[in-house]
Amino acid sequence: MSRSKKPPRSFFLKGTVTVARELLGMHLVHVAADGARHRGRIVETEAYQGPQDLAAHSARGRTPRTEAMFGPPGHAYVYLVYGMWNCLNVVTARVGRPHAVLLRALEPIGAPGARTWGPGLLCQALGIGRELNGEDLLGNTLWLERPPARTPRVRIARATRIGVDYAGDWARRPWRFYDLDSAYVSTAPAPMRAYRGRVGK
DNA sequence: ATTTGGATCGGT
DNA sequence: CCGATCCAAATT
Repeated sequence: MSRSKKPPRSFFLKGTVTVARELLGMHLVHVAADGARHRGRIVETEAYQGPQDLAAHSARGRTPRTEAMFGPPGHAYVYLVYGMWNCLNVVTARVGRPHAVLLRALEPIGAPGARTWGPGLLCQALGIGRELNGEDLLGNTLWLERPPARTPRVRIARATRIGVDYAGDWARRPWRFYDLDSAYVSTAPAPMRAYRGRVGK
């Protein structure tokens, strides 16, 4: 018997850092409004653990923008940055605890040449916009899939998060994970630590 | 009502 | 390093 490919709701409650780590290797799938299907393999993530974590949007309280981050686990939080890019997060804690994992890069699957390195390009390539803010990831529009069993182990790097210099000490937390051997990882400060591990629990 | 600056990216 | 481009949130 094969287990379902979609991780169950409980997956998103395993702890934000654990979820960030275990999302590596999973597939992200989006069925656009016009029926077009997009798919990619997750190769880079970051954990955000508000409200204490000053790098998290939710550190500044519950606002209209961050509402989804305060909502139930396993839903999308999509926001606009720098006036032109959308970024996709997965909510990873119970209602009222604003944790999320930012999906930073994918390896394209079935779309050679797709530009999916970095959170903004990832959303652009998969057709993900703010209309998906709050979307349930256990539905049939936007979801995750575990990789096939017996996927080879990959080298995983753990490092500091990108673009959060404003967060003081929190910027030094090693809450970024990426596949060391992927050509699609966005900017790469040297890993603080690397190890081999199985991906996509 | 106005200002500020951002979980980015590509080009110089 | 810089500019693009828009909007949320803070400030006046």
